[in-house]
Amino acid sequence: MQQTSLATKSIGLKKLTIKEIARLADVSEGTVDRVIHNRGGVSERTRQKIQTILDMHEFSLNPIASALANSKKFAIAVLIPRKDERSDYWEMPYQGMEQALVRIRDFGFSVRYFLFDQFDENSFLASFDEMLATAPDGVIVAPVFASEAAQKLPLLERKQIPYLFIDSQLAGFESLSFVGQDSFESGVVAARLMSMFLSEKGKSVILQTRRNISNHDAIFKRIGGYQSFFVTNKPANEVLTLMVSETDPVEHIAANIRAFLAENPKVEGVFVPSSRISTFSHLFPSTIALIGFDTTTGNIQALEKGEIKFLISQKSFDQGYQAVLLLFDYLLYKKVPRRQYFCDIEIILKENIRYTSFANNNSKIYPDFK
Amino acid sequence: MQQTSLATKSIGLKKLTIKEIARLADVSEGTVDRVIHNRGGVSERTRQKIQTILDMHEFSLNPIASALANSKKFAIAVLIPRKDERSDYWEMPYQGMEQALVRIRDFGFSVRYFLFDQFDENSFLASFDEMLATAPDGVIVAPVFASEAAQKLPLLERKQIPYLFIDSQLAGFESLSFVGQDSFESGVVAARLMSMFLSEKGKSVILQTRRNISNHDAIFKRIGGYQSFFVTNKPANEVLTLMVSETDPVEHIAANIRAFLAENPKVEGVFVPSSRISTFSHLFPSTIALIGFDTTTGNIQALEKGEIKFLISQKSFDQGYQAVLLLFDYLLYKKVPRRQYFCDIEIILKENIRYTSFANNNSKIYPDFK
DNA sequence: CTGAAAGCGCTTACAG
DNA sequence: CTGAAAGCGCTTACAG
Repeated sequence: MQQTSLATKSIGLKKLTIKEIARLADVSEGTVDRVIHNRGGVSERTRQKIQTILDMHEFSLNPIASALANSKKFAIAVLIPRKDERSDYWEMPYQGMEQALVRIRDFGFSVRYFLFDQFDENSFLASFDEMLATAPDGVIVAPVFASEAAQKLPLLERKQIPYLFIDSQLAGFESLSFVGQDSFESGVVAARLMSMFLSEKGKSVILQTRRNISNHDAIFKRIGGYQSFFVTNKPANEVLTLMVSETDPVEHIAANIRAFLAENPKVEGVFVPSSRISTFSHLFPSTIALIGFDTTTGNIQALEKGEIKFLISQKSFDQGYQAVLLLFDYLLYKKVPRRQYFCDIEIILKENIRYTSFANNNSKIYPDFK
Repeated sequence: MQQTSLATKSIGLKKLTIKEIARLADVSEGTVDRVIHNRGGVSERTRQKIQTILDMHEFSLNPIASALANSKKFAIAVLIPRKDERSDYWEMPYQGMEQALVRIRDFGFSVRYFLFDQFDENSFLASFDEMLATAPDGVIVAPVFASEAAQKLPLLERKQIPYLFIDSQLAGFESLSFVGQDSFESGVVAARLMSMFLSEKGKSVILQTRRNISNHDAIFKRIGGYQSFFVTNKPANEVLTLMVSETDPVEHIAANIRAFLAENPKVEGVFVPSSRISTFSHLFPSTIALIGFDTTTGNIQALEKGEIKFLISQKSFDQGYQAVLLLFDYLLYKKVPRRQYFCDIEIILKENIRYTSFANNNSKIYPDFK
């Protein structure tokens, strides 16, 4: 069995040090170092001799010793939205990144945050410039404003600063990787769950907010996935759409909803493809099944009150954690990541909310967590 | 906002080195080292003087330098079941541990596996002894055989070898921590999901296997959680129990089930509290909703065929990963973990199975994972 | 009980 | 183009 063989893998050939390589090649340690790091200033003949020995022994640096000797510090810059009154969603990736930092700071890594207003394109542009001025070694960016990001990202590419997308991704860029959710499939999951609450000809409605949606792309994909599920698997369950404006007075929205439901008596479920479900959930009768996204504080409360059946979590804590470690591995070990890493599409209901990774790692939200 | 303040936290007082502490205390570095590590052989007066300075400057060791200087190697021993023909469940924690090892091996850590047969108490005892003979620095153990584990664990305590439980835990032991699922609550989650498939007076049945259940404790707790949900929330939905013997010929079991369903026509759902649901799922009509545990290969196939509605995942990959890192933090930084860490109670259906952490990290299972 | 020195494996000026 | 030496911050014998 594989487990046993792997357990003894380390028995193989002994790992050599630079000193030993130098002795084998009959050169000094400094010259070996030059070859390993491609620092140049080595004759081709010497370089080849050393490289051969390096390869033969599958030499790899001891990163501990490197980190100690190296004055090189690695600065990771993070460009994500600030949490605000409306949503504390972005607190979670931040917590995940801080947790990852604990694992890597001894290697000379630091993480600096450049936060912007997720409803203000200009604040994104300003934060980007501020970030760029610090000349970071690597960048993690949430490109929630597609065109503004598209305008700025080439600056990173020109400076050869590696960056990876978190939360949402943009096509056509030389990003190192992407860490986030498969939005289309998360819409499919929402639809599958919704279908369990619908009668044979029951209808569901997609609740879209007219403005103040950052992250359009993810939301459109979720809607696409949701609709595609019903078209394919449950064509008898019609899917409607209701637009509301978040900035309207609540009574206005409530009246809107009442009128819509009166007109459409067969509506048995509501799908909110943004993270804003708790803004509306109390406006629907409890006979209607509600499904939304993201474990923000407001959404958790609505879930616990029973207003919502399911939330789908993007595991944004994990996203932050993984993004930082991917960049670490790339910068320190030159390990090139895959093009994309999809986090879990986690299904949350009242009974398992206390166990999601964020709660587990963050005593602030559940101070009495056993 | 907290994020900003934390980002500049490091600006505070400069971190001192042992050399600087030694200069301040007017002693040699060696003496400072003795105090830091409680190695003894230091006069009380000197010790106090140094300790005060250490405290004043909130001195902490640079673990990178420690690791490099230290000839000390840390051996972690892992005592878990071997995967077998019936189930590849235990492959997952193993993969998680290997992943964690990548992050810590440069610090001199190694992980050695002592695998046993999860249906053979004696193999557990033998593996335990073999493990003990290697004098590990820390142990991760899955105490699936409660009494055998209870018999052996005092040996670790006597040798002052720290150990933590994974997967299931035993009360009354000086374990460092526990990493696993809250089994009772996972039963509650299963019940909540099941309730969505039951008509007003529909019944569900708990399918118990008579023998070859290791991990009794977790299974009993899941059953307890399941029943408690219905008693509290849906008393009209009766919960029955059906015992089958896994070792019987399939036709025998199938006949059993047919007879049971004929006798109990209101049965609309089946809950399998072990990981063995795929052994039985094809024996039930598709009108009956099945819910089980664990994303083993067999269970995943049954889920994808549509035989099963939901699986509940124990996130065992994460369990392995976290267990190793907890032990690492404890051994290297003396960071004492919490008494228990509960992993996500993850709800898996056909549409999100591809995104669970294990699949994401293990290209073997999903070689074509995009 | 305490200090001086060497060493962990790599990196960085500096000299030639 | 190459080497010798000092240094990263801690640990380990060894000497006294």
